[in-house]
Amino acid sequence: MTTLSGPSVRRPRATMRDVAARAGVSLKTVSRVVNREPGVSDLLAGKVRAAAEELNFQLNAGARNLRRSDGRTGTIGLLLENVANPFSSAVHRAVEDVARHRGVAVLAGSLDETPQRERELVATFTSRRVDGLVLIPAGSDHAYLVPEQRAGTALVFVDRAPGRLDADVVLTDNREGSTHGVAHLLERGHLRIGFLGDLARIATAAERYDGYLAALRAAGLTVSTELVARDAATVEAAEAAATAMLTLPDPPTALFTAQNLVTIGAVKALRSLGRQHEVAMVGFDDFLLSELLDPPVTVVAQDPEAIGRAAAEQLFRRIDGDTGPFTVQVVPTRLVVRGSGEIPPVRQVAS
Amino acid sequence: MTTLSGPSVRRPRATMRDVAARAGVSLKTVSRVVNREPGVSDLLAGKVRAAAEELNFQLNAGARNLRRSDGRTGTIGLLLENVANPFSSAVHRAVEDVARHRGVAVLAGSLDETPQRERELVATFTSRRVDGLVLIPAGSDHAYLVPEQRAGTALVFVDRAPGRLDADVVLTDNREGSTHGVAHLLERGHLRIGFLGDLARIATAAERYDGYLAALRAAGLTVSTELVARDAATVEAAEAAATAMLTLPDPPTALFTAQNLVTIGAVKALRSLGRQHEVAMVGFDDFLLSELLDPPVTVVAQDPEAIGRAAAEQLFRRIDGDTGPFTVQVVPTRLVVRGSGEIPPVRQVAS
DNA sequence: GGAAGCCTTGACAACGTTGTCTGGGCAGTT
DNA sequence: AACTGCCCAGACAACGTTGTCAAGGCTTCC
Repeated sequence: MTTLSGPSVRRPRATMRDVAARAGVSLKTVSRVVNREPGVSDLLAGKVRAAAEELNFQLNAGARNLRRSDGRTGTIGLLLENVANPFSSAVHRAVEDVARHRGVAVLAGSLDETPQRERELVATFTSRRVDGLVLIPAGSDHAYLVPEQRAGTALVFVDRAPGRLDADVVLTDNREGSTHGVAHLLERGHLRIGFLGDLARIATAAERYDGYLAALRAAGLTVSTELVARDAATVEAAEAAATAMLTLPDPPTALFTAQNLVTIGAVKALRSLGRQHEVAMVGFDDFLLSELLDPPVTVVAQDPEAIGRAAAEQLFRRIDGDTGPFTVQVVPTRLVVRGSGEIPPVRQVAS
Repeated sequence: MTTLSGPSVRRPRATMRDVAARAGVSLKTVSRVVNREPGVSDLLAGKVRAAAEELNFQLNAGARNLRRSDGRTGTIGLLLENVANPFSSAVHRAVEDVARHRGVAVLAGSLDETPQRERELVATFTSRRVDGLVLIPAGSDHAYLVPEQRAGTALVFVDRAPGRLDADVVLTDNREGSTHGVAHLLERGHLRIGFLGDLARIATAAERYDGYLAALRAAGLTVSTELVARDAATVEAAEAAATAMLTLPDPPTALFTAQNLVTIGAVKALRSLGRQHEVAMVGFDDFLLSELLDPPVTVVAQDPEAIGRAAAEQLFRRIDGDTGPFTVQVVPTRLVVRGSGEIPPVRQVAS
């Protein structure tokens, strides 16, 4: 289905020169009015505003930026793991809200855990001279950002620290959060707690695994390698790994799932085995509707809004000229008790 | 926790002039090399590339855009309902993927259903001279975009048609999808089907309600006003409305929930009444984990990826100079049968 | 009444890049 | 040998804006 006509003839945009001509003043006077600089009589300012209105004048931000001494574009770049994933998009929203208050526009992009894409997107954004970048990095070497940083681009890393570069960072306390989640299971008497985690090469995944180890160590337990499955990157992989673990001769009485999709995979595995009410589970990272599942899922929740807000605020502090030492902000996690994590250990009958 | 040093002294960015000086050539030769224009000897091109590398030269996209005749910035704007909601962010991702192939950057922002914010964000983006805008509009009057459109900015509306403006549109078939969902319930013998919907002033919500009416009409049924609750904008409101409806003397045997959050509210209401296995339910719009609920939720699924892709492709067609008639693309919905919609009607015993 | 100062306005250059145009060098043609 | 034409390189202006500076008119104050 189509309508009759398409885009009509172009009418080029009005420039300050056009506004000046129509108002009968000089170009510079228009500039002053547009920028609310003092020292323009009310009479002329009125004429200029009227002319601007009539011509639908809109300042060309690119030209302004080119000439301006402060060199600020009023635009920042945001590099996420994937704009469509819940954690990333919650961070995005929080950053946007801070930016909005300053009239700053946000360029966003997805990295999909590929370092190559990180560099491409950074280049795409910096060639547009963003004032700063907030990034959940995919790569581990950020030396390539040194010239950018020296040129005055503010950098804030989120969720993962930069490699070979000093910059501000906002992190979730992954290790502590995991320890807390596992300890919650230990306190309920679980002695065989399985670990299911995301790709071991991802820094946060490694930290969460460390937290698991720390909790076991603190309880005087040793780690059974048969109860550890790292590198479960998808729901399907996690489901398979969980199924394998749960059908061991001496299966775990509880699971600690160290990432969102992994948690969901484990839920599915427990379901198909019909053991969702016998095996306890605590997941890292909250997810939509976790409270509507049966049993509702106990999780170690991150606070993506707080993370995004902290990152954006730090970014703007730098953009505003703060040259203090780089900071590391750690945002705490919160254990949300819902049911799955409070299932008591069930002694397994040997088959 | 802090590290010792902060951002160090600034070293200004290299310009083409700097590269030219270091390579011992003219500015224009650098421009030619950077733009891969023919007619530069290999010798000089090599020197230029080496100098550019050494100085970390990066083209200033703003300056280029200012001078270039085609006036393209290689940036588009995307106005969503909320970057963090699943529908919006899926559209976002699809648009990004199309844009990425062309090296185009994406500015994104949230409108939160506020027309005022729509105009502000449009201004923020157009002052940066985006080549085009993809928008899920919040307002209903888009006459203010006429000058923008005439100035050559491509416009594609998503999910809702523009008001007082002609432009390309990509829509979900809301009416047809709803009719289909309700018909699914009717086919299973349900005669009292409740409707729960989002704010009636939202165009898509109105269309979905129309679809509900059409299905009932086609089945020769009349509408009971006690079985219609529009304007349930939040999970809580939907839960309350569903509870009220389900505790009527003559309650519905099935529910059609016309939006995501409304569906979730209804699920909660059915749960607390313990009637989730007696009352059938079909929801409009799929959601994460809908298949893991008990019973799994049957939905009329939209295809946000297809919508986003279609919108982005249409946008780039316009940016590439297509001046054909404006188009309306309708993306079909798909009924996903999971269980909740297949519960047979249960005769209610009068109390 | 004249100097000093302020207020308002505009002319001009510059930001970093690309489009146009000109010129020098060289090969090929007559 | 002179002319034509091509290839390569650079000079210059321009894009739309803002920073600097100078000029004109007016007020204020001695």
